[in-house]
Amino acid sequence: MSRLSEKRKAAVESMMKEAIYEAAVKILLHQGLDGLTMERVAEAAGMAKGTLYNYFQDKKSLQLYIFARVSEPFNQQLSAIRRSTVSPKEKLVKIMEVIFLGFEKNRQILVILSGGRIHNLKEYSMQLAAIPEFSDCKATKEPIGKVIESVVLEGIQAKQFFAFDPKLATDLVLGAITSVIDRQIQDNLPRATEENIAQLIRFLMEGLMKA
Amino acid sequence: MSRLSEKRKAAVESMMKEAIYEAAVKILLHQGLDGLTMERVAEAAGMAKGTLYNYFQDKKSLQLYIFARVSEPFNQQLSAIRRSTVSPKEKLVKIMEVIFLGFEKNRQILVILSGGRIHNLKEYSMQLAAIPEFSDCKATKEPIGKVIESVVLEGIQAKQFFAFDPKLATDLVLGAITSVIDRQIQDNLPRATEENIAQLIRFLMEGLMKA
Amino acid sequence: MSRLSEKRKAAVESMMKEAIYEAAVKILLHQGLDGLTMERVAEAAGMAKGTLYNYFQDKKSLQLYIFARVSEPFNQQLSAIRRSTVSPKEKLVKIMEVIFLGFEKNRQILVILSGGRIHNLKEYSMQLAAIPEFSDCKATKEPIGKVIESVVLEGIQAKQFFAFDPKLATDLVLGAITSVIDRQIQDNLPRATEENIAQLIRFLMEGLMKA
Amino acid sequence: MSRLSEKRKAAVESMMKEAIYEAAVKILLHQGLDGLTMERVAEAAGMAKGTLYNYFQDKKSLQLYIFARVSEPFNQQLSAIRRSTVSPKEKLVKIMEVIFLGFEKNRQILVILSGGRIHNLKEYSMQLAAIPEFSDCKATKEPIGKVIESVVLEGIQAKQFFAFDPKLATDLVLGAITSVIDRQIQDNLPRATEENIAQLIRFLMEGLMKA
DNA sequence: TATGAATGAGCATTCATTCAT
DNA sequence: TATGAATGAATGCTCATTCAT
Repeated sequence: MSRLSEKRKAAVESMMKEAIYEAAVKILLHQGLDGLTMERVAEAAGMAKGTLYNYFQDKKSLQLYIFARVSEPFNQQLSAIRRSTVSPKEKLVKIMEVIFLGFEKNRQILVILSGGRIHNLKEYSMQLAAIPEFSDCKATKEPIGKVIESVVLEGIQAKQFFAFDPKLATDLVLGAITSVIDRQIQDNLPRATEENIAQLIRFLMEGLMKA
Repeated sequence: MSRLSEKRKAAVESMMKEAIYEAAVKILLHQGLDGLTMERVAEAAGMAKGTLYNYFQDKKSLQLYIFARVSEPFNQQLSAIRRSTVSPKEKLVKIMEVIFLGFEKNRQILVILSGGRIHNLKEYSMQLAAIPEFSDCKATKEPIGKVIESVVLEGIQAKQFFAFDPKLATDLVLGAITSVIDRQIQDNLPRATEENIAQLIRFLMEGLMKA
Repeated sequence: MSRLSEKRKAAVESMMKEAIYEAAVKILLHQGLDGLTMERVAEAAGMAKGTLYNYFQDKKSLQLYIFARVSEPFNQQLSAIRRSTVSPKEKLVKIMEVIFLGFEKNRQILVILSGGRIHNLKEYSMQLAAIPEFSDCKATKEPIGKVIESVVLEGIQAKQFFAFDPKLATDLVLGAITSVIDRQIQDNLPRATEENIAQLIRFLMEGLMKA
Repeated sequence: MSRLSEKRKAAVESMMKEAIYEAAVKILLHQGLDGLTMERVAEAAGMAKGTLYNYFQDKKSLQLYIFARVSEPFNQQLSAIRRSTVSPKEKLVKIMEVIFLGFEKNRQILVILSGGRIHNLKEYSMQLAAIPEFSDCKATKEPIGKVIESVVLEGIQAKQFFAFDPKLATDLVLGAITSVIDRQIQDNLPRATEENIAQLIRFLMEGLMKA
């Protein structure tokens, strides 16, 4: 009995957090970080203000949760790609596909959460690492930049890539990708077309690869 | 007399706006959009809170002014490059240099002003266009993206570039550049090294150019 | 059957109220009136928040109950002393002993409950008197002050005491006693020493000055 | 000019603080510490909520200010009496007069401010001592209890008083006095009568019992 | 009867904006 | 024109109370 009811409680808690998370994300996307008031989140999630505080200690906790939720799936996938045994070039292509297919809305959310100051994302990471519940998630231990950087480094060492500064190359790759995503969100396009993705990959590859 | 005093008045107004602008930018950079309170701006500009309202109708107007001021010089330079007669490839190199050498702090400000939501920058542009005083400035009529897009288009038509979707190519170029700049601001590096710029240009060119 | 189950019910109710009362007192003593939240009381009493409301209509009722419980035993003892047949002086000494030995924690609770405003204790008394369940308890009918006052009056009429205003003398006696108790609680001393009590009695009896 | 306007400003600030102080005291007396909301203070002081914050950083600061204001005058007078050269007995009589004539409402306020937990007054003192503006006021350096204690000690050493424990004697004296005051506030009497004061002094000096 | 999630009124505090001087 | 005190709407958060299970 205790078992079952505990499971049920956990499930309910999970659903509530999910509902709150989705409401908060919708608001972040439409009204920005400033527009993210607990009042609005509550209304969008169809509950009273006070109820939010049964699931998140305070607003900061909710933001951290969003950060973790948004970061985690990519970091999981990217981490898997990093550890796979294909060539650096293939890794990079896979990484770009993953990012493209899943990163659209999520990157936007991260940028909004940071209030435009990327430095803030670092703080989120650090604060996340300080919470036991999240201290071992990928977002904390293997951020996306690190993964790309290690693949680029691998490619350079394998003489498959030009001898770029790995950090620089990482920024170029990430920057180009996310810029395209931003544009699509900005223009309200549903998502990147296959054609766009192919072009992006060719662009990055032919700029990065030795002839 | 009336003429002279009007001129003097205009000059004083100009200087006050300049002081307020600089104070606001300093605050944006150090404390973010949330930290931009009229109180702080007034103090940093060495005047009283109420005085701000003699030069800017409200906070929104101040933000719009910052947007215009930050956007304008680039748009001026980029517009000139666009109208010059060198090859598309050379135009692109020049554009990247301009962006790199002057865009560092300014891009950061724009991202902060937008609260991370690029959509907001569009709104700034539209609201700016609605103000007679600013309706004909470059930021409104020839935003940076448009300029790059036209150069890319020119390159494609001249068969110097791959047949990319021009919007896509624009995003790739801008995204890669700004990503590198973000990193430098994030890491508190003074500015991009010549070597970095060269690498970036090579990356973009060898990815973009026909063999 | 009905009788028995009613008795059992009453016993259970009594035990629950007792548990709640003890939890509430512990919290009052450690965290003050502000710290007395229903949440905390429930947790300290080992039950759910909602359960409290099966035994007390609302928070005010719980506070009233605490007031009654804390006041009652003294009032019982004091009432007995008042009705005894010893001399006024002996009555006074007994009263002081009773107060001293049992009033320490309880007075502290009353002061906390009243939020420092003695006026509030009057309100408690009045509200208590309005509740049938409590209308005939000593706290209502024979408050501590009245008892001392009557003894002082008796002493004066018997020419054993100076011709003080009885109300004034009552206040002097009570004030001196409770002040000593406050100090001991404040300094975290376990309880008054015999020596202290003897000194207090001598002080009340003979004053501060040597003959 | 600067001088004059600074003086005027200081005067206005002073008056505002005074008005707020008085409003807050009235509320403390009528509705207790819980009833002391910034909203109510603002309304009672005839100003907007936000205005309070131009004069007091936060609610805690307002409470500290009240504590300082209420404590200071007594401590000043008592300190002077302590340093005077009359006999211990005369000092004590003077002290009681001072307390009686000025301490009525003020003691009540202190008790309310402390929420019934005298320990809190200690905290006020410590926090007050940490504020440069108040660090050297008597309330911090020479609290009322210390003054009485030193006089009692002096009396005992001069063999004018019984050999009481000085701390105990202090508590007895202070307790008796404040109890009488409490009663008067409680009963809404304007202030102690001369007769009452005389009786109190006699009581403290000679005790309750006839020789 | 027991539970504890949901509710929403109430509070401290911030800040854009106004306006008397 | 410059000033800065006054304003009050808005926000994060707490907690007594209710009620479906």
